[in-house]
Amino acid sequence: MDMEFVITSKRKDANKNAVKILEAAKIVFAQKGHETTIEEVAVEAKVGVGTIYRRFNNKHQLANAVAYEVIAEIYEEQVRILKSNLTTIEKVKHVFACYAKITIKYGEIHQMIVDLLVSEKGEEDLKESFLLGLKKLYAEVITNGQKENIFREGDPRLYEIILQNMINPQMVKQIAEIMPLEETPSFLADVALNGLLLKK
Amino acid sequence: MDMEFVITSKRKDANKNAVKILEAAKIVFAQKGHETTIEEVAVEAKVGVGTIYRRFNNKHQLANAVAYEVIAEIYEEQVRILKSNLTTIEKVKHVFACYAKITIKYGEIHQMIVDLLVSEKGEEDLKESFLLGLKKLYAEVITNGQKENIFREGDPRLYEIILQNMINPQMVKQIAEIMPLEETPSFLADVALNGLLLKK
Amino acid sequence: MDMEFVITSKRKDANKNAVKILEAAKIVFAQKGHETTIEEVAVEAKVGVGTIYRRFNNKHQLANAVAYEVIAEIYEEQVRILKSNLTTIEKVKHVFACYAKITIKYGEIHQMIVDLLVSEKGEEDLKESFLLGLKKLYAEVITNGQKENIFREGDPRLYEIILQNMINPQMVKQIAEIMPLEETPSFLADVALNGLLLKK
Amino acid sequence: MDMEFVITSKRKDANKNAVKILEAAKIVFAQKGHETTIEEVAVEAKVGVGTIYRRFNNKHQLANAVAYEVIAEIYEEQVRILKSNLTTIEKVKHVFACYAKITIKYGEIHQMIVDLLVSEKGEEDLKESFLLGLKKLYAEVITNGQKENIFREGDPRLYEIILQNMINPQMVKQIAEIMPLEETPSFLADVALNGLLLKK
DNA sequence: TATGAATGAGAGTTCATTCAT
DNA sequence: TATGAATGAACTCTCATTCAT
Repeated sequence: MDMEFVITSKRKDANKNAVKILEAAKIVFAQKGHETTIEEVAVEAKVGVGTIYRRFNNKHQLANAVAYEVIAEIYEEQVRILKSNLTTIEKVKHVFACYAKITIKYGEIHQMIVDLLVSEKGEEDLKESFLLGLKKLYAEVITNGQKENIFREGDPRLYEIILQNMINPQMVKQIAEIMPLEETPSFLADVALNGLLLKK
Repeated sequence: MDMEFVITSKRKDANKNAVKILEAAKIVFAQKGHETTIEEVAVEAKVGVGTIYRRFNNKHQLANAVAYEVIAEIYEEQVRILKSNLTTIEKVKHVFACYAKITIKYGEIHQMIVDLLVSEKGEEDLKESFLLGLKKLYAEVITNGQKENIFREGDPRLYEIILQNMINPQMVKQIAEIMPLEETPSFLADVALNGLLLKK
Repeated sequence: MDMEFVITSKRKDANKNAVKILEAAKIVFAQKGHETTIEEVAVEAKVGVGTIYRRFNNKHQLANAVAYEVIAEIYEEQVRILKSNLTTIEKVKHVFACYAKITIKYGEIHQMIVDLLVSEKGEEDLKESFLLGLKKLYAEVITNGQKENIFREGDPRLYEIILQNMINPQMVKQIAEIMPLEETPSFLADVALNGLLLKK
Repeated sequence: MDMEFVITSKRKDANKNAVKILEAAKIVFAQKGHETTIEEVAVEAKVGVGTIYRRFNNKHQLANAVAYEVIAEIYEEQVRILKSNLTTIEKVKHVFACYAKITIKYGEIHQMIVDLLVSEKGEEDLKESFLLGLKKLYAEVITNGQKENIFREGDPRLYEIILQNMINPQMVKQIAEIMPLEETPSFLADVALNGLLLKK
């Protein structure tokens, strides 16, 4: 698929324009989300719109590439965390902190990513490439946690979903009005792990 | 405010079309969210576009009215649940079930509501009319729970936010692929209350 | 022609609505000119839009009727002045004062009248009914003036045109910023009669 | 200001279309005035509507640009006349001839210009750039005339207004039905200077 | 007869996408 | 290959006019 090519060539830094465009797109999409226009990206990237269309077949694909980029940016980190020898609980906390960063740093893009992952249509390769990778790691952490008698029983996929969704852009925005942003992830991790009820 | 008027005139059944339009809008917005066009609503309502603009000053206002309608639809139920003499835990479960219904029945509108409530700009009356009402009730449930030594300590507003966001459109969609939809709310309530960790 | 009927029935005061509508239309058109909407007139007249369409075939005709009304309002006065036994010069001054009143009292309608009278298309009966009447009188005054050796030689129709156009909405507006409104007509009459050059 | 830019980029011949559009707009606006639609201009210019919007932010700005163009077209000439060493009277006659050309050549645009100059709101830079320039020159001519004992006493601004308004679209149209167009300006200048009364 | 809700053609404007230079 | 001008479909919104009540 084209995107594969794009990303590949980008990775190789074979093409400086693709990088410029993606960086610019990240900035603009972070502020305006799906309402971003191609022209705005072109201006930010100091490129012609035509150049963007040379790299990305259409706006949709550019948006995906942006999402991909952002996911990629935390992917490495998440992998490191999940493969580390931190305790399971610590891992969860770090993963949360990691997600919170996206919301803070990339504003509207977080929602774009969520939309993308939920949308039934297309983008299968995007979902698969990253999500499968991450899902496996999450699953591992969760099943490990279950084996260690730390996590409750049940289909690990359900807990994956919850972990991924406990940090959502809206929630972070709302909580940030009450509590310092840097405390938010660990607060949410705590709630996710321990629930709202008082343990006796 | 205009919206107040719209609803009022509808309630009085002063004109059938306002109802027809709102019902049609609910159907179309549920499928397409903010990408809905006025013409699509007009077709669905079997009404001219002008008729829609007679009732709603602009698309924005129509979208709000739809959100308002949907919120109104669960508002009564939520109030009943929260004011009932169920146990605090049962209340939480019922409230979750109630939210899950929106996601199932109204698809994209759930996200629209979320966007609306998070957006800083305007819509203050919408937020206030319903949200303040509900927030007070949530706060009451939570502080009651804290007094009963059932809920953990901490700023009740944080727990409100978590309760409201634990049911989000994306999560429900994803979970519904794994677990029967009717079990989803109570599962989520359980996780929200008890957390992912095993209680010992 | 329909308008003839309308006016006739109005004159007879056979129909109160037509009067109400025309009065309302005068008020609204005076402020907004051709940008006036039928609905605005309906509101001002406290009538339904349908009622307006019962009396006037279309917006165009209503606008004409308004212009007609306003012309009619000064027609009588003009006739009185021109048929009086004032000196020719005094007549000119009074006629100017009379036109100035329209501009002051009827704002945008003055321009509407001008547009109407200039437009090649249609409205012939409007033009003829009044203009012919007035033109004859103007012509008389002018030719009289020429016989009395007061006015210069030349086609009297030319001087008619100049007299009619020396008072135009724009000019009055501009002059009114410099000179008290009540002095404007006689100033303009003076200029029209004596010109800008100094008589020696 | 944007308009400045538009004109500038046109002057530099940076793009041919701005010229094409402006020329087309002149033709259509000359016939239909403010009732012109953007699509009509697009068709006349053999250009897509979007192209027009690339050059002009909105219809209003296009209309202004057209007016600006037309004024600019006579501005140079007026300046030349007024700064020449013709007699004051000759200057007035030439200026009139110059204005008459606009009416003949640009039909409805003359009225648009008048509307523009009279309208209180905005367009200040348009007014100022040209009008201030011209006004100064007019004032000079008039005060010179007064010093030479040719013009009557009084606030020069009043005579400016009269000079500018003695040639108005309506009047020219009407007179042109009676007298050859080429004689109209000098006839009007004569009337403006000498008035209707016979000098003895 | 009076009403005002409904209509829908038509206007202004935007923007993803194409393509000549 | 890069550009950005050009395109036109699509969208929102207005308002003269009609017509069921």
